[in-house]
Amino acid sequence: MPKNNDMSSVNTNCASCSFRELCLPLGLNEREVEMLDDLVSHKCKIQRGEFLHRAGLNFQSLYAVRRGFFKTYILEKDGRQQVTGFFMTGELLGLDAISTEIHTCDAVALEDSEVCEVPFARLEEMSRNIPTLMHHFHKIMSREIVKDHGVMMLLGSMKAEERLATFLINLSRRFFKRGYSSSDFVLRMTREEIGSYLGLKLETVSRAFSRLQDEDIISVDNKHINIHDMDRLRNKVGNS
Amino acid sequence: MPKNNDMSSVNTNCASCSFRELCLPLGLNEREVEMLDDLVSHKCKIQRGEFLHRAGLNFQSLYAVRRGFFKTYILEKDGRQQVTGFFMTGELLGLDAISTEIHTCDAVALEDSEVCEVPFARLEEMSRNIPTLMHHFHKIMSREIVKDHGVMMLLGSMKAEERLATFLINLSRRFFKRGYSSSDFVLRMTREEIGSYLGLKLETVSRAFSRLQDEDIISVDNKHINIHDMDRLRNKVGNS
DNA sequence: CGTACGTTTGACTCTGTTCAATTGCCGTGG
DNA sequence: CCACGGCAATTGAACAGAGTCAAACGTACG
Repeated sequence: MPKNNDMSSVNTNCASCSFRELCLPLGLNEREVEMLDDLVSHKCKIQRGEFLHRAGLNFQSLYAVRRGFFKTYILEKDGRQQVTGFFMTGELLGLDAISTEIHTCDAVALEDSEVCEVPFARLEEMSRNIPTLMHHFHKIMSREIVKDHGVMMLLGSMKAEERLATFLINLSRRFFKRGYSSSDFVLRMTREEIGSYLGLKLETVSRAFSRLQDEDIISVDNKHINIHDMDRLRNKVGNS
Repeated sequence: MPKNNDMSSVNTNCASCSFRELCLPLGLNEREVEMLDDLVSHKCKIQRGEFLHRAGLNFQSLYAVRRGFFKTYILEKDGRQQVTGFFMTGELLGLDAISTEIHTCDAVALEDSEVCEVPFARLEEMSRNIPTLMHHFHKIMSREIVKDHGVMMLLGSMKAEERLATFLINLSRRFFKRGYSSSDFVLRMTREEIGSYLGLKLETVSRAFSRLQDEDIISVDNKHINIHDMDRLRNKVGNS
């Protein structure tokens, strides 16, 4: 469980948050955002490598990423690990735990991060009085399901290079939405973590990177990726 | 969109439905079930092979399976198809469409079926006044996410035989919950559909069935499956 | 500055795919 | 009622893509 690091000094409410349109407050009016602000008053910092939550522990709150980058993964009894998602600013963690009120996955910060805690019981209560909030929350959960179906398609029927291309395109779009370059970014995760997410071994991920680089579609310098030719990258997926 | 076949003759309300504990009404009191009944008054029949909904069409309602069996799948531009789920009695279809209010997948009946239509806008409205209903609906959505993460694990890190074993164990448990035999059942889907769901070719599915049969763990007679040794079937998964 | 970790690359292996042939099952129509 | 046609399933053989094992290099962090 995240510690109670004090962050009240900074001006960190939803109303003034530059990512509010990517996050829970989307579509709310001023008054409603203020109510929500009351709910998510508690923020906390998570250092790189620390857990935001762990599988098996009690669920109380959702967490909205305010700054930073997370991965979530589930573990099999035999130790196999499956990365189930990467989360960046404005995205909501913990939705899987509503079902049983116990977290089903571990969430780790891949860089120094900050999250806004959203006590779930109070969110449900508040959403009774703010239909827009309830509806938007439903959309967020639904979007998570759609996202997962996309990953199932990727894992179920794409080849290594297609998977990586799809992954890069997805990252690119998410960076862009947040005001960063869509063609030039730094990966926060290792090849192994990418591999786990994409159902590939790290060597295969590395080879796929190299091949895309050899074809002058991207350039790879360790974690630093530059997409030279987005069109040809897009053509990599769905033309097998 | 399903047709308006009249089914009012049969006694088909939630209050008397034998699957209510598997479905939306779980946890509601008598009065609340009555309110829900008012909401889901419209039932309809779907013949085997007919669509319950299609990708790209407008979303209005969720559908609870009352009787029968469905598959959902998404299509890539290049024609590749990924089965994203199989749905049986009491399970809810259409959750993916809440996000954009457009269906993202096709849903087809694999046998003659009946569904209860749940107009989503009215469900949201009603859940404002029935916190138990809202909370349970959130649990259902969350459970869908957890389920999808399980499939990601399966697709991302299991071998063919493990995938099939996992699939059979899952089906077995779901049949059991519905009062059917957990060791003896008839598959509603083809090898190709199983393969699509499990990220395998139909030949591989067939071979995996044959191998499990050769080991006397199950017996396979076309679509009819009998699980002889559940323990050894369970051991097939997670011991690679 | 040195160590540990992450990454790249090569050679070989193996699992699952592809292609093809055969069998079995079910519904349709003669 | 039986014959036919079509679809689903099984099985084999050859092939390809990703996994495994291993070595070497680069980078980052203490």
